[in-house]
Amino acid sequence: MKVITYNVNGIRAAMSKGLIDWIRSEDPDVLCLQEIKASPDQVGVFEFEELGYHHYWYPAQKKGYSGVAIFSKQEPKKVTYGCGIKAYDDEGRILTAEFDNYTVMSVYHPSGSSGEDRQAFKMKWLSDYQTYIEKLRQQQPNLILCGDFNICHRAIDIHNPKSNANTSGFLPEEREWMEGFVNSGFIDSFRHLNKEPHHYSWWSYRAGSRGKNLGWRIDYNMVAHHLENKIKNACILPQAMHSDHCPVVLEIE
DNA sequence: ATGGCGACAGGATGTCGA
Repeated sequence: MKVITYNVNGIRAAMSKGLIDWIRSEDPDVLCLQEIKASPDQVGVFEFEELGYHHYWYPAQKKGYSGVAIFSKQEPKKVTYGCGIKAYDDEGRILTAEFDNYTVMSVYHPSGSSGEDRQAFKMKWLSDYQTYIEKLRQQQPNLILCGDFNICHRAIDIHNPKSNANTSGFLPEEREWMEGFVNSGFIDSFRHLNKEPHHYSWWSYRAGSRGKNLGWRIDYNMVAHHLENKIKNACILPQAMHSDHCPVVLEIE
């Protein structure tokens, strides 16, 4: 099964840049999208149906903001919208699809970069997310969490760790959360198979950062630890240019 | 420390992102 997570930074903008052809060529079994910034009625969903996908959308209440989606070749046994906490679910950040062998979540963790209030919201979210996952895994242990975590785990995951030591997304408390989250029972599938530096999944639009590969690795496919020997491949696709993020691929048995 | 770019809502600029 080929799973791809992709923060598309507006699915309409991404579609205008060739997203459909890219999906056709990559042919994922499950595609987890974040920051769709649209509801399905604003999008030509037939284009996804023509490619053979079932499609599930969880837009935010606020137009043009946030929102996640899952496209899958196989019809899920069950789809769950959100986590049951209104403040989070209003922002369209969690969508979970249960299949025969795996449960796949598309998740968009909040950014804390717009101010103290949102950083506090993000830290609370992280704590509540951990709790939610602890409960979910008891029912559905074969979890694959795909999405934009908005955290670089380690110095190897960011181009300039020193100058970003006090920047949201690389704060000590965020990295500590990530360490605890992974240690609670998940494998960062990309890092599991790729130990070398300079692999990123997001670049600022500004100052030609992408051309210089000055980026951050904040998009992850987290696989439940007991599934380790099922992981076949993990890579990022920095050549895909529909967004300020790039897709991250997981191939699992 | 700040700005830098881009998507989007709404119909000029403001918000948000990392």
